[in-house]
Amino acid sequence: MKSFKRYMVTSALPYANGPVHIGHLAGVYVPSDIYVRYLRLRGEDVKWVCGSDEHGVPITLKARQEGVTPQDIVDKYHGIIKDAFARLGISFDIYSRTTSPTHHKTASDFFRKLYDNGKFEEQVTLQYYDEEAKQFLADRYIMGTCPHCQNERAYGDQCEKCGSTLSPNDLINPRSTITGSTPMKRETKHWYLPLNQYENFLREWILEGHKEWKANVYGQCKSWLDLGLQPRAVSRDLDWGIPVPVEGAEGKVLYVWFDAPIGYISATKELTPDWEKYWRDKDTKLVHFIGKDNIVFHCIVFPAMLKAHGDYILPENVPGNEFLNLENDKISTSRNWAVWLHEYLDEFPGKEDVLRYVLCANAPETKDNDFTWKDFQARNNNELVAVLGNFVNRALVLTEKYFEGAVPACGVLNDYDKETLGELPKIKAAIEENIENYRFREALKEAMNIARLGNKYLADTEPWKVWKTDPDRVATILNVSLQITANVAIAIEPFMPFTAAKMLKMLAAEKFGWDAIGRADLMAAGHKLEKPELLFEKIEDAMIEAQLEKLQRTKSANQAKEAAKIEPQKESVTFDDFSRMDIRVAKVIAAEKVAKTKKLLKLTVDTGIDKRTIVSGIAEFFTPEEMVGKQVVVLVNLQPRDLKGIESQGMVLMAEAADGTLSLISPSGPMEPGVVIR
RNA sequence: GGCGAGUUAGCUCAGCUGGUUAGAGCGCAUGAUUCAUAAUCAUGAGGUCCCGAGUUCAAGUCUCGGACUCGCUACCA
Repeated sequence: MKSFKRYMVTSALPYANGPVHIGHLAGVYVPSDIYVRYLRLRGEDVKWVCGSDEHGVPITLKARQEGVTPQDIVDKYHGIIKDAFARLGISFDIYSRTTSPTHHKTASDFFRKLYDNGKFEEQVTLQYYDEEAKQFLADRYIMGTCPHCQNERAYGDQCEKCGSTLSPNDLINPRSTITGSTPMKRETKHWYLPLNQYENFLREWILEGHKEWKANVYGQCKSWLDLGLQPRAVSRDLDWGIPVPVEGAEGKVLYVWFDAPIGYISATKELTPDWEKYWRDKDTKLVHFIGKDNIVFHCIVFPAMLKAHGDYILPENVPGNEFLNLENDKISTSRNWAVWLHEYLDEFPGKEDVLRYVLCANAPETKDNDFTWKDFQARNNNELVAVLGNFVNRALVLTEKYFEGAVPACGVLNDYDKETLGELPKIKAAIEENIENYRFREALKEAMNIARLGNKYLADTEPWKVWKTDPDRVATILNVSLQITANVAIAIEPFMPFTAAKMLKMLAAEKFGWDAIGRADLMAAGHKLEKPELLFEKIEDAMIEAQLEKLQRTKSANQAKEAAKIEPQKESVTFDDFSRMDIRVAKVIAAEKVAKTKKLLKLTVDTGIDKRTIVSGIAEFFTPEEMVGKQVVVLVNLQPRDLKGIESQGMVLMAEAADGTLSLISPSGPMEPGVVIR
């Protein structure tokens, strides 16, 4: 295995349009903090950077909604995020932001170098332009009717109702979200990074060279590479972002995913004049911590950018975690279904490490995981309080009781003492092995095993009984117990820095290095300890219930919002308009699933007029078998349309609930096919 | 539909290149103990390793087929 002289660690840049929640923490920031704290304890040369990602369309839209500038939005969330991270002890060497001047220059230069070296393809395309607002309408600046589900409020990049990915050209009746006017098409020039040209390089580098990457990351990369890569636009028509540094590119900025990862480099520049060493020397180990939503950018796009540039090293590993759910439901910023870090810190003062512990112990390392408040309580009460807190308290209280709080002298160690102390180096090695392979959950369990070992040692040696007959033996037992306590303090530091600090204070000790783990001479005889205090306290049911009620209120509020979301009445039509629709009763005489689709059924229906084929997107709710013989209502004079190569001659009418559930419309009594509906 | 990841004790998860009675933590039961935040320690119960077929002396582990969950992608008149 290759050895490295230094480490460059990055954590995904949080997007500055909302605060950070437990999902972000469990997936990215807690694991990377553990990793970096561990490396620092080992005395490694490591830099860890992060910052707010502050460009992109969603931020400009949020600003518009709230009637403030984009800068106001990013200032607000950058502040909240940065502060909350600091309070949780997330120990970035620098938490920067992509609106910083250094970043603008770095990203701009990066683009320019690729541009000068002919690494981009230029393409002129027709795009919607709002003449009133005098700007092009990208992504969420344009809205219209979704071609799939008829939702009239679909965006240029996505329809939030049916979830389909769209391009502005797909929208029916497009309109500007700025002025509401109907946009015109206009030519615009953009630059594309031809990812297809990097396919072989990426295939070799990842699929051959990095088989050790986590299964989910490796598999996702393979999937993307097998699908084939397309050139990706690196610029946008927008006035918020980093201007494209090319003549004639006024009004264009770098696309947010292009500038964001360069933010890692910019942040490092702000951190140290030595930044090049960390990004250009092949003896540096570059590690990107991310969530699974970011795999493609960090494993495909960014490496292609770095490769295109040529002066940079590539990541050695990209530990990407899966997602954390909350109480059996997806975490969602827009639905407010989350535990927000800044709120947690206010509501659970002094319990930073409890959250860190629970999120690490339950981190979604190999698959999506669920955070529940009941589990949070159980882990605090049964593990932190009962195992860790209790052991430390026992050792310190016994020392206080028998030796006035001074470390007693160690006498002759018996076999059991030696055996117990002999476990420490083994545990140390296990923690190291796990952390270095990004298995933080397992590493944490190992660290906790030191406290378990201590509890067992006390139970087996029973100093409180021995005291009456052999105080010297008790001195040795407590000396050993205090050595174990000191070992715990070091081993848990990466995971629970606040608790580790409290322990060192109680031990009246300075910080030890990682390699002190395993030593039995950390606490010298006669050394005076501070008064013991409890490391953790029980979390009562009331606190948990309060959180569950809070979530319940969110749920109710969401339901109310959902219920209020009855689609408004459309603009009125004349009877004439209506009578142009030819709607009839028809009978399904045959039905089959359309191959290679999930939703499509090919129906043959008897309309009374004729027998015809209709393709309908109902396969998720109806099987072909149950459709046959059903009476349905069909719009028969709808223009035919090709779907997956089959001509669909009409449309079967369905009632569609807010969640997309479909229900068949049919006459309440038997009717002959062809009967007219009006 | 295609692709990726996952499916192992009540819960959360380990099980590397196939090899003795499938493991851990929590929960549960019983016992011990009282220094400790009724905490701890020991012992135990609890598993058709998603289902089916195959390869093999031997399969949780490999192959094929299928189910379900999550994600990407196509698709939704």
